[in-house]
Formats: sequence, structure tokens, C-alpha cells
Amino acid sequence: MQDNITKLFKAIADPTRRDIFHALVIATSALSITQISNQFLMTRQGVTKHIKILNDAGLVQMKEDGRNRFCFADPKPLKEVNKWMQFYAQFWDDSLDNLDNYLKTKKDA
Amino acid sequence: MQDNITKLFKAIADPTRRDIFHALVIATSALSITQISNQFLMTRQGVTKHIKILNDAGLVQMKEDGRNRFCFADPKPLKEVNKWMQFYAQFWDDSLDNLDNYLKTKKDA
DNA sequence: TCTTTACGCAACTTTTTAGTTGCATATTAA
DNA sequence: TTAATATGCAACTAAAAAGTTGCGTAAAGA
Repeated sequence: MQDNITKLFKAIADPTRRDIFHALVIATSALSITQISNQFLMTRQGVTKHIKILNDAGLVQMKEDGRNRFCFADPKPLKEVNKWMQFYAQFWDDSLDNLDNYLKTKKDA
Repeated sequence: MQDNITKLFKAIADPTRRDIFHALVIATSALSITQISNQFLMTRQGVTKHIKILNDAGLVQMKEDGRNRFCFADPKPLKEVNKWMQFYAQFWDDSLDNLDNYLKTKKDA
């Protein structure tokens, strides 16, 4: 229903999910759902939903171990986001060109 | 209400807005609202709303000229997105470390 | 075995987002 | 001056997202 890049952007567009992802990236070990939830004010179920979205985007992976589900970050999918951005990077420092073009348009009209 | 980075991520999380942004980046001149709208199936007002969100995020700027509002892309704010990503880039190629840590966790438990 | 812990699932509410229609207004062209 | 064009604004609908409560269940510990 949604393409990967959209899933990725939507996943990281939410501040809570960026926080969860960050916590997992800097964690020295995988963290259980409960351990993650304890770092946030919202309920465990709320956090679980966010983790599911991160998981669907490929940014978080999980390993079941008994009654625990340990989560760990996988930043690799961000490569695709980076690739998307690199195309626009070439316009970062000359984005006033478009303003020039605008002025040209005006002159031509 | 929303921080800049969240505004940016939300702006580019929508496929239509990425399309609008892209069209403006590759355009050889600034485009009016109507010119942009004509490239999409949705109504002009729908497109206008997307442009407003892009404008709030700083990705699109506008110049009024008579009854026209010419829009042009400004990719510079994407630098901040890039900065956000660069932190995680260091983990791209060793993201299995977290899996190792997970296994270590398991062993310790 | 009994209790606690860690979770999933489903139903629900609230808020946000995406998109529409309708109408008013200013600018441009005939 | 009259008609067409480019736009904004407001109200509305529909759908998606964010978050909650409640409950059931399997695993671990006492």
C-alpha cells in the first residue's frame, strides 16, 4: 500500500519514533519492549505501536527470547533516505538559481 | 508547536509533496500554483495545501507577481535532515553489532 | 502451584491529515 | 466594462494516525 521510502520517511517523521530509534542505536544491548516503554511517558501499548511502525520500515529488528522481545536498531534502510537526499544535495548551495529563473520568467512575460 | 526537523520530515513524508518538491527542483523556472496543480490529479486547493506545508518547512518559497504566485524550491533545509542522518551513518555498516550485543545480553541473562 | 512479568490483540477515542466543494476577490485580457 | 484567470479562505468529509483501556496468555520466579 505504501512504498518503502514513504514508510521510512513516515517512520522517522514522528518525534517519539526518532527517540525510540535513537535509544536503540546508542544502547549497548538490545532492549525489551518494557525496557523501552519505561523511557517514555506513554503506555507500553503505545510504544509497541511505534516499534511496529519502525519494524515495518526496517529500522528496528526483533529477537524473541522467552517472554521477552528484544529490539535493536538497524540503520541500514536509512541509506535509501540518504540516496533520496543526495540528489537534492547538488542544489543546496545554488538554490537561488531558481529565484534567478523566476526573475527571468518575469522578464520574459 | 512542531520543531523544524519534524516539520521537515513530515513535509517530505508525503509522496505528493515529494513530487511537488521534485517538480520545482527540476523546473527551469518558477511555477505558479495553477501550473503545479495541472501536473496532479487532485484539485488546485489540495495542491495549495501541500505547498503551504512545504513552505512552512522552508522547502518551497514564493514570490507574488500580480495574480500569480510563483513557487520555487529551496533544498537548503534538507541540510538539517542530512545532519540528522549523518549521525546514524556511522552505524550503517556495523548494525549487526547490536545483534551481537543482543546475543551477549542473552548469554549474561 | 501461585503470582508476577512481558507481552499480544482488539476495541475504542481523539486528533491530525488529506482532500473536497463553494464562494469571494483581485488581476489581466478582450 | 465585461469576461476570464489565478488565487485565498472557510467549511466540510473521510481516512489515517496516535494513543488509550481492557483482557487474555505464555513464561519465569517464589
